[in-house]
Amino acid sequence: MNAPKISRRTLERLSLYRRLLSDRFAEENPFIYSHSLATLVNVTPSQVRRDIMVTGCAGNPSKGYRVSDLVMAISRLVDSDGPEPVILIGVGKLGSALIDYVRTRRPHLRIVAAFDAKPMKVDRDVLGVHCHEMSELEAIISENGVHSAILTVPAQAAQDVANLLVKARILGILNFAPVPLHVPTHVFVESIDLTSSLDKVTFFARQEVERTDLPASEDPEN
Amino acid sequence: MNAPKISRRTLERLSLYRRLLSDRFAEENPFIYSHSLATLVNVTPSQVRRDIMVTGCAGNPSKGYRVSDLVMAISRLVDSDGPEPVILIGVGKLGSALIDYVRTRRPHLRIVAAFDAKPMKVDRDVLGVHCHEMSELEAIISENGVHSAILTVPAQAAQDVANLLVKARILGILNFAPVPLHVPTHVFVESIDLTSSLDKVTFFARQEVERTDLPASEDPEN
DNA sequence: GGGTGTGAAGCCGTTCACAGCA
DNA sequence: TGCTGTGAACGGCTTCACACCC
Repeated sequence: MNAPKISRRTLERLSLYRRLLSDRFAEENPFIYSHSLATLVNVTPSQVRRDIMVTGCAGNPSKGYRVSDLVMAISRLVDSDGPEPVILIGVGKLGSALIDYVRTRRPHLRIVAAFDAKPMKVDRDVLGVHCHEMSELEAIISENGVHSAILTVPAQAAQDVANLLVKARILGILNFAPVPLHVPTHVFVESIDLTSSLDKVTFFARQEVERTDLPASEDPEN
Repeated sequence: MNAPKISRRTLERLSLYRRLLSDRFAEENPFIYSHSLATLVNVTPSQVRRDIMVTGCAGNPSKGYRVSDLVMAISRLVDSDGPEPVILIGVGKLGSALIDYVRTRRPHLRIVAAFDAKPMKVDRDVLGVHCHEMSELEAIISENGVHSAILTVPAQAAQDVANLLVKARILGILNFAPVPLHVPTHVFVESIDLTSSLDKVTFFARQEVERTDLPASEDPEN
């Protein structure tokens, strides 16, 4: 019906707004200004107002936005109506940690099944989620109406599994394998590359070391 | 000396290029064209050439880039001279998984110490890394010349720990807590927000469901 | 001929600036 | 008065286009 064309970045921030606002639900003041929210999330007030625009939530020039309205508007936009079924492939240490994370922090999402290529892992329950063998992938996906998958398999297996997921009509993949996935354009991929992230942090930290060490060995507080 | 002003995005991709190129080290052909590398990582050839520019690595118009030169040039740029000491705060499931991940996949990085507020966790070894109590944070950071930290503590503790890290002269933080960190501008923060990422994947997957379901119930391959 | 290196153009997300309003 | 909503300007990253070179 409406195609508001929401960008990745905007959705990312909306998700964050909602989370922070939910925490301060039922605080002293049921309203919040764009600049207050902006301070909370480290962005500009304009950015906040732009983002809120796409939710259709209207603010009040004298009071700001009603927190409960914001949370509802964002939820209506980003959440599905019922609980969202998700699967996870690759039950290693990271995969197990994520199962735990999703269950405790994102109750709206439900990991309906896990999968692993290792026979050792199959047919066990991992933190309340049953682990199946890969051959059951397609059946379980279609039975449960699953559209999204979390991929925590080793790098060398990632593309093969991604191919299986695409064939099974998965439309969104959260990829933790440190390789780019080649999928049709209609499939959304969000990659979390821990290696790149670590490289970024150590690089920019080191750059800062050099910047402060070399020019003038200042010790601000010593 | 030189301030090539490397952007986050560029560094992210360079890290990825290096990883993929390392894998195909000593393959049939010791050279690679920008368009081949571009295909591997799902970006445009121009993008690849731009990124490579900042490394100073020169390509050969008829052969492309020498893979070994590329890997070395990128390493010289993004890695420190010796192994990079890093600390991790918050030894929960995710923290433990990351200790394992870093040790096996990023040997250049060394997690020299872990920390946790829970006395239960303190003074134990987690996958070869000793877990200290928070009070030792500052001493261990300065003793080991640590500049980067991985933060895997619960949301409500994140800002407090970040403050401690800043006081202890940490310059780069990889933040897994689902809250924005408020730190001075000289501190680099890379946040990995699993909740936002999950929201993104399910949202865009669902958007795709609607796009393909409603307009014309086509079943491409059935 | 075909690929690299790079100025110039293009694009998209962010920020500015201000009209409108409580 | 001061905040919201939004067209317009801005800026940084990406892509184009082409000179140069093997």
